[in-house]
Amino acid sequence: MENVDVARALSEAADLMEIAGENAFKIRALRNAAQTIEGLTERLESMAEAGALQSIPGVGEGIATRIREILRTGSTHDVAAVAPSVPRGLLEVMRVEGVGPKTAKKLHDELGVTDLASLEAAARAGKVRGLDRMGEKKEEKILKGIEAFRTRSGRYPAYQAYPYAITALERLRAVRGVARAEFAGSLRRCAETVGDLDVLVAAPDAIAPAVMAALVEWDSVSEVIARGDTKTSVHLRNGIQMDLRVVPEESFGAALHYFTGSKTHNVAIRDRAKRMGLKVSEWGVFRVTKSGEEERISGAEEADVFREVGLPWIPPELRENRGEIEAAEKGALPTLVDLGDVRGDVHMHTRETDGAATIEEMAAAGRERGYRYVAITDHSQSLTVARGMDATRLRAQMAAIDAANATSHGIRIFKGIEVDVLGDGALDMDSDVLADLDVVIASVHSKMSQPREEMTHRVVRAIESGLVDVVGHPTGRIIGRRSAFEVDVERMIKAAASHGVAMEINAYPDRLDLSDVHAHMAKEMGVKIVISTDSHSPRHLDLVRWGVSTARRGWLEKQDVLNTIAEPAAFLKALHGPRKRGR
DNA sequence: GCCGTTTTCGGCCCGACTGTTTTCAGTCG
Repeated sequence: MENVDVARALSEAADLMEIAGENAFKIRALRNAAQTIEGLTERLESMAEAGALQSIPGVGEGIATRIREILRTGSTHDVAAVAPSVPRGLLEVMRVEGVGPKTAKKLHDELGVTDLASLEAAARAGKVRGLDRMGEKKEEKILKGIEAFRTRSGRYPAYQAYPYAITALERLRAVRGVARAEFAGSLRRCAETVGDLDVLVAAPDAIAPAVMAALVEWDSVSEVIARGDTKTSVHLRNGIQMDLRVVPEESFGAALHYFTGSKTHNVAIRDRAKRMGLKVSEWGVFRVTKSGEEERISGAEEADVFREVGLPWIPPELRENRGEIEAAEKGALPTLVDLGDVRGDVHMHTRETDGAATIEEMAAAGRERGYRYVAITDHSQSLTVARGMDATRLRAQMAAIDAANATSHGIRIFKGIEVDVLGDGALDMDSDVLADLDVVIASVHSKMSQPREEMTHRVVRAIESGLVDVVGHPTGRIIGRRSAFEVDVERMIKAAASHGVAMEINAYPDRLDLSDVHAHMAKEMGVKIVISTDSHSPRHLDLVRWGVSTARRGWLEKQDVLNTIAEPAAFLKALHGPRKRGR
C-alpha cells in the first residue's frame, strides 16, 4: 500500500468522524497526519516495520496504531465505530459545495439522505427547505452543487489553469487605482494541479467595487458564487473557480502570504506567531498586548511576515509544511535550482520518429534558449506507433548528428536514444550501439499493468545493465489521465543510486515525472536528476519551466541537477560516472 | 489526538460571505 492510500484512508476517517460530531481537535490531528504523510519521502510500510511511525511529526501513539490498521485492513476502527450512524455515501454528499459536516448530518438524520442520489431526490421534492435554518435558496444551491459535482473533474493540471490567471491579472491591473495584482494559491506554489485560482489585488477601499466589476464582467466568467466588499468568487466557463481578494497596499504582503498557503503552512506560521505574542492574518502582522489590544506592526511585503516570526523568506514552492519552517529556523533552507541554471536539454525527438522537426531545428531551438547542448533521443524499434528506430537507422542518425555538429555554431548536439525497457527488463537496442551513444535514456512504454514486483524488477534490471544513463519518466503517470504504474519507487531510486544512474524529471506538464516528492526522495538518496522536456517540437523546449518548478518543490538545488553543468564535456562526464563510452 | 519559549495539562489560526435569522451558525479557504 502506498503512502497516499494511507493518507486518503485517514482523511476519510476524519470526514466521517466530523459528520458524527466527534472532537474537532481529534479530527484535525488526523487531517494533519494525513497531510504530512502525503509529503513523506519514506514508505510507511518500511517505517511501520522499523517501528518508526511515531518519528513522523503529528503522529503519536493513537495515529500510529491507526496507520498500522490501515496497512493491514485498509481502514481504521473509527470508521467501523461510526458506520451505523454515518453511511459512507455521506462523504460525497459533503463534497457538494455549501454542504459541510453539520448539514450532511442533518440531512441524514432528518431526511434519511445517505448519498448523492437520495440528496437530489429530497431536494427536488422540496423537503430540504423545511429543515431548521434551511430555506429555498439553500435547496437551490444544493441542487446546483450536485450538478457541479457531477460535471467537474476536480482539480486541473496547473498548465491548463495558468493562462486564465494571467489574463485575469491583465484585466485587474488595467483598473484605475490598482497598485499591485498577483496570483497566489497552489498555482504560485507551483503545485502540479490546482483546485481553484486565487488572485490578489492591492487597491484603496474606494476602488474595490471597480476591481470586483472587472472580474465579474470578464466574458470567461460563467457564474458569480459570492460577492462581498473584499472578496468575490466566480466560476469560469471551463469550470475552474476563481477567488479574488482586494486589500489595501499596506496589507498586500500579509495577504499574499496568507493567500499563497498552503493551508497547513499558514497554520504553522500563525501558531508560531501566536507563541511569540503576535497575530498574523491577511491584514497584517499585529502585536497583541496583555490587555488584548492589537497593534499593527507590518504586512506590506511578504518578507515582513516571515521576518516578524524570526524566519527568512521561504520560497512558495516549499510552503507545504514539509519541514520548511524548521529548515528556515536553522538557516538550512535549500538554495533552489532556478530556470536560469539550466544549460541544456537532453531528451527530445525529431522527425526520424515521432517528433515534428529536424536535428538542426531542435538544436537551433536549444541555441536560442542559450543552451550549451541538446541531446537527440529518438525512440527505439519496439515503439512502433512512434516509428521507433532499429540499429541501422540509429547508426545513420548518429552520422547525421556528427555532420550537424560540424556546423552547429556553439551548441553541442549529443547522440542519444530513448530506448524502451522491454517487458523482461532487457533494452530494445544492441548494447554495442548503446555504448557508442552520449545519452541513453531508458523508458517504459509498454506492458504498464505489470504487477509491482515484475515492474520493479524490470526497471532495476535496466538500471543494472551498465548501459543506461537516465531513467525516463520513471513512474509513467499522466496527470489526470493515467496513474503511475505499479512500481517500488524507493527500490528503483536505490538501484539508481548504487549504479550512478540519474533519474529524469520529465517537464512535460501533464507528466512531471518524477514528482516533487519522489525527486526529493532521489536527492536524499544521492541520485542526480536531469530535467528534460521530452520535446517533440522546437517550442516544447519552453516547457522546461514546469520541470524546474517540480524540482524546486522537491527541494532540489543546482548541484542536484546534472543539466545545470555548462560545459558539454563536463556534463557528459558527470552523467556517465564510471561507465565507459565510445567517445 | 498531538504537543511543549503555554512543557505532562490545557491549549489547538483567522477571517469573509451566505442564508437564515433578528444575532449567528455553517461553510470555505
